[in-house]
Amino acid sequence: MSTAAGQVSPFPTPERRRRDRSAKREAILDAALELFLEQGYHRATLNQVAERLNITKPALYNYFSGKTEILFACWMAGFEDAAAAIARIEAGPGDGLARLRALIRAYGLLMTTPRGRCLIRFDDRDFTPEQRERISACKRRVDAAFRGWIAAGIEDGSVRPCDPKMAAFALGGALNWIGQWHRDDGPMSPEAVVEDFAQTLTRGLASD
Amino acid sequence: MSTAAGQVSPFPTPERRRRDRSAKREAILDAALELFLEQGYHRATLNQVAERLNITKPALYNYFSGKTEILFACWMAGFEDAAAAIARIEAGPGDGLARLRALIRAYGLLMTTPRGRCLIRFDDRDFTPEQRERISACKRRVDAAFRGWIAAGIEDGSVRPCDPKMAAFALGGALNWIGQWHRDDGPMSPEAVVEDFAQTLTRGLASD
DNA sequence: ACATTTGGTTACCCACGGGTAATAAATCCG
DNA sequence: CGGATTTATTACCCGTGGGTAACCAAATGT
Repeated sequence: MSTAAGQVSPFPTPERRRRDRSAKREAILDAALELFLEQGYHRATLNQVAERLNITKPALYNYFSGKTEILFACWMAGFEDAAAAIARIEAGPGDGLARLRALIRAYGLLMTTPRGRCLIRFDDRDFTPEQRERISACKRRVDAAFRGWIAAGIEDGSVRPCDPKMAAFALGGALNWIGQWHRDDGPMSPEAVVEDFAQTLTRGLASD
Repeated sequence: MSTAAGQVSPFPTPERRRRDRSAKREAILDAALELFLEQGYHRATLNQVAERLNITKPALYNYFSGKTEILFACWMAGFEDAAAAIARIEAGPGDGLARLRALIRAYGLLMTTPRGRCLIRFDDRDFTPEQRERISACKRRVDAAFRGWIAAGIEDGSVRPCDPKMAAFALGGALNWIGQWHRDDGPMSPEAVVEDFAQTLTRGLASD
């Protein structure tokens, strides 16, 4: 409601112009993200991205410098979600194991979303060296969360003593893999999957 | 030693001719496999493959009908190793859990080898529909081994009751992921990795 | 009113790489 | 020896797709 009678003025304020532009950037990102996941980065073309938005390829270059920058922005969108989840758990209550389970649930859920899938379905070698460096740093932060809460759990007695590094690899692998096999139209709801995983991965398979 | 004095005759028998040809096919496969893993299928070119063998691109077409057929042969090479490991465990002794642990070790080790990595580093969408169909069948066989021994373990009491399908996903994910992060020149020997995984995945992380 | 900026279009360039003749050399076989 | 087959080479074709140049219309702002 920027004017009387609830009508939006056809003369946008500079503020709204900026928001329009950033909304368009987001739209490009969303379209590219879906396409990259559906077809794979190399098979997906910028023409296809543009087509989905009813524009033409060169128009994309008003918002991004090239294909790899779009790819990078997609990856970063996924990382933002991951970082937010980690921060939320960090701020919340619970011992090491409780936080670890929360992370399993949150990260597992993320892997059933398009943005989350970007984190693992893209090939590192498609990024520029600079982008790869930034991505590595982000991955280290996620890995540090896993290892940190495993170590904290060992410390406070809620987690069985083990090598946090290896345990994080096992955990991360199982969770990342969700992004490879889970289909939204499949029989398992994301919630059911992560609930099962949180149990299986922390309780183990042996009956003891 | 095909002739006297341990010398190999420069006039190969028809038998040896066949073996020579198949050895060349193998050599192409090995070179392609390494390259596809190093650079990724799309970045790797047939010229590069040929270059590594000191031949030229068209020579490859004497042994393969095209790039995707080479890719498919690489994948199948990896599957043969997996199938052999499964058959070995199947024929051996042990209850459900013991066999499951053996499979974890064998499949985990496979993921540290080039041939094994082919199973998970290649993108399904790079294959033809016919190839995809055959690959799906092979994947189902591997999956059936995981699920089958988990179910057998539940049956005989060695494995905690759970959904075998989900447990196999978790297990498979953790193991497949090894192929993404393990480096031969890294600090962890393949044996140490799989030993740790066999423990962590069956005992779980919680201290109980 | 008028120069400028913004955001879009059409038309084009060109490097790349899979795949294909046409051909030459070596080998097999009768 | 001499024709057929195998295996490799050089030279080429051509579809594809990222990226760019030139241009145009509308909104901006002084």
